[in-house]
Amino acid sequence: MTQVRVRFAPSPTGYLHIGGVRTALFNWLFARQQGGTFILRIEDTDQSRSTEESIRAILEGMQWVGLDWDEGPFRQTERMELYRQYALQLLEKGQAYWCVCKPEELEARRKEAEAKGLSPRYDGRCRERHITQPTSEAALRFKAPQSGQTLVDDLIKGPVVFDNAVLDDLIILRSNGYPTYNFSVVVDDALMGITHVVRGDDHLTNTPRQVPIFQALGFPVPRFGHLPMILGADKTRLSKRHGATSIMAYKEMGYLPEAVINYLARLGWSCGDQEIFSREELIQKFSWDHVQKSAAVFNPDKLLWMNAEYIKTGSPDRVAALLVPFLEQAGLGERVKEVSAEWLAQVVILVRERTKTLVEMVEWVKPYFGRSVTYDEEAAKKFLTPAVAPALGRLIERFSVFPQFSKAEWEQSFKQFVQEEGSKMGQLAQPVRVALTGRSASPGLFEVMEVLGRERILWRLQQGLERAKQSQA
RNA sequence: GGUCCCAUCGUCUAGCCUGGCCUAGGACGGAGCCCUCUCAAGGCUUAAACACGGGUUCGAAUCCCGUUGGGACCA
Repeated sequence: MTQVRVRFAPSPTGYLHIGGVRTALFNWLFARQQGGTFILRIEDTDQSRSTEESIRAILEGMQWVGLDWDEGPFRQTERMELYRQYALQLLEKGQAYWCVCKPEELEARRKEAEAKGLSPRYDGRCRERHITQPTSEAALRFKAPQSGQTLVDDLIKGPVVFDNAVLDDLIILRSNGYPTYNFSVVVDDALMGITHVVRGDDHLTNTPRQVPIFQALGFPVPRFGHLPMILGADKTRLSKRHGATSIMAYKEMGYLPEAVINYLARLGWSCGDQEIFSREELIQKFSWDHVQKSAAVFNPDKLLWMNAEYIKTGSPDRVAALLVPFLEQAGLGERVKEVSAEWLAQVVILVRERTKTLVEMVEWVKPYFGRSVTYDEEAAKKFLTPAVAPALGRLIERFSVFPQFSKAEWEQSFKQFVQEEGSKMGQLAQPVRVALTGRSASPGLFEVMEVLGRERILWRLQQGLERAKQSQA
């Protein structure tokens, strides 16, 4: 058994796409499960479209979701000499030849072939010319096998057979000295000792072009696995039109990385009826034969649900820590400094089952900072009315008697008070809720009180009372 | 156009390889009910799918062939 070596090889054009993250994830899971090596390789051969910024975005995205790599990041631009070297080696071995067909000619012939209903492939015109003194415009072509079949036993799709007769002699080195995609991947995968090439579905038909190159170069052919695409709601390839596709956008929207990973893993892979998997479980249970063959539609609702699950069940300390940057961004930085990590975790527990993202959580958490609250006007108008002012006053008196807060005592006292007032719980709970949180919706009253503490409860009730009286005027 | 891939509820999927346990299961979303101090969460119930047509077989979502429909690549 050879050591498993897999790679993720994104092109640095723009941000790190969520589909790319899934490809990376499956590779990573397999590597971790097999005790193998996960390699990060940046395919920046296309210099017109590659940017440094985008390379940073890839690294940042990978780090955020916790997909750590063991080797790399390698960059193709740093390996140009290798591609050239191996291309020339093929030339020497007679497995490649110079082609001096001009692009315009090729284009013309391609159109002609198409018009005749033939496939628009290269006609092999230069194959037998044996050009030894290439002009500066010459490109190097690979002598692809013209007969027989290439079998790809795909990890996901199963055995796929291609007729070599349909292959054309593809260019491996352009006239400008740059390798083409199909060549540089092969050289890299071969040199990096990749044992399992797992990539997007869109590369499946590239595979029979690449296999003969591995063979010509004298390298073992790796196993291949082709992951189905991720689609948008309209079943077209997932793109910006369908909403956020950048991994970092999900961070900004308040998603937890573990939720994103879990969702992405379940998008195209399954393990019976199980939906929630810890990272360790994913590593342990992942398997290629439960990877779906067909494309999957990205379902933002389900991701949101899953995020809520992680918020609800995750460690409050961790959620609180992740929340802090969002609080700071909301201008609560100073407030956050005033409170303890324990208290913040307590607030997280208080609100976590009401929020699906960290961004939402910020809103829910706001009322618990500071001495006073800002009223939601509608709520205040509806519940802090002159009619409830007297009762509110009596409640304050009653609570004031307690030297310190005790949830059980205050709850009991409040319920007794409701009874004595001859009203229903709801009639008094709502005004108190608005006084305490400024809103008509909040966690349970007594849980809220617990977080606020005696002094702030009384202060806010007092303020609520003032407000209720004022409404009179 | 050629080659290749794919096809179970609206969506993610289980089941398919090793036909009968499938009057097709779970999850998200939807509907309804319960719980309830509000909002949630939770619990329960419910609607909703084997693309189509042929075979093979006592029996097919499951195996074979075809059709249709999606998609990818080749430029």
